[in-house]
Amino acid sequence: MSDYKPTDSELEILKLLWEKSPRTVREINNLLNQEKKVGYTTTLKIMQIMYQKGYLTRTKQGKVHYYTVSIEQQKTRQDLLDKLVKTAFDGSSFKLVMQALGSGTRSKNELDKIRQYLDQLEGENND
Amino acid sequence: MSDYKPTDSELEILKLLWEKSPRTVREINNLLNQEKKVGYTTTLKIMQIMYQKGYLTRTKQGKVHYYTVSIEQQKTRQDLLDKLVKTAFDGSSFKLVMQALGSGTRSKNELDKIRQYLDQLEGENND
DNA sequence: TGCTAACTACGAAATGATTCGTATTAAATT
DNA sequence: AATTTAATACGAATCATTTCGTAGTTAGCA
Repeated sequence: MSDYKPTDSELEILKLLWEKSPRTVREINNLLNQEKKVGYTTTLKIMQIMYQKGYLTRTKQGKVHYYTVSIEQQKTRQDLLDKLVKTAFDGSSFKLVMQALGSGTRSKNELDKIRQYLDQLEGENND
Repeated sequence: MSDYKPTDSELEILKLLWEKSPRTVREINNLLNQEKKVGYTTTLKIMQIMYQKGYLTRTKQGKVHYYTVSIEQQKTRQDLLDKLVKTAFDGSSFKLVMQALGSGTRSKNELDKIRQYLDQLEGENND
């Protein structure tokens, strides 16, 4: 299975399509423009490239293309994480987790959920 | 304080300089070549750019430049993490932590260290 | 002193991402 | 049916990164 390394622009679009697919270029472009000014043909071009890369599928209805995201969010996130671990954390996802935990305030609720998850993991593996 | 977003090539060099500074271009290039073939002037150019960006400082001794890393590993890692959280994890570092925990096997030792850290964090904040 | 080896500086080519203008095509309206 | 509207396709400009060749400079040695 290949590794997905979408660019920042692509990630913005993926995010919207993971929320809801399919969508047209027009819809995506309108949503993007709530954040910042982006030309329609810019969005079109990027989505065409994403289609070429296999990140999106599309179906034609009338003259409009409806785009659907075809890569999983989970897998994409994992690929991006793996890359960061490899390039910036000496290949140690433990180091990454510790650093991520250290930044910002975290609610008791979140901390508890992490603890629960750790317990669950401990049940599964054994080193 | 500005955000550091070193490229992949820059990160490879930073990694070596965080291990030990200062070093010469020649030294870095030799180390890089243990992994893959890289031309000397390629390494030189990248280190010159990193110098321009303020990632490195240098002092001249004879005709040789000795380069020292001038950005903190901790801060750089945090910037890269923050960017990933923002672009791919809906701005939630909690989501990132959970995903990172889920991948790969983790030793009991690591899990315990994470638990300890969580306890420590809980002592500090209160939501 | 003059030659050689090694280093730096600089420019330019190649690649990928981003942006957008223009041409074309298809649907909808008059 | 002709015109207008809105979509797609395509090519080109710009920008950053990566790569490397070449020219120039400096230090050390014969």
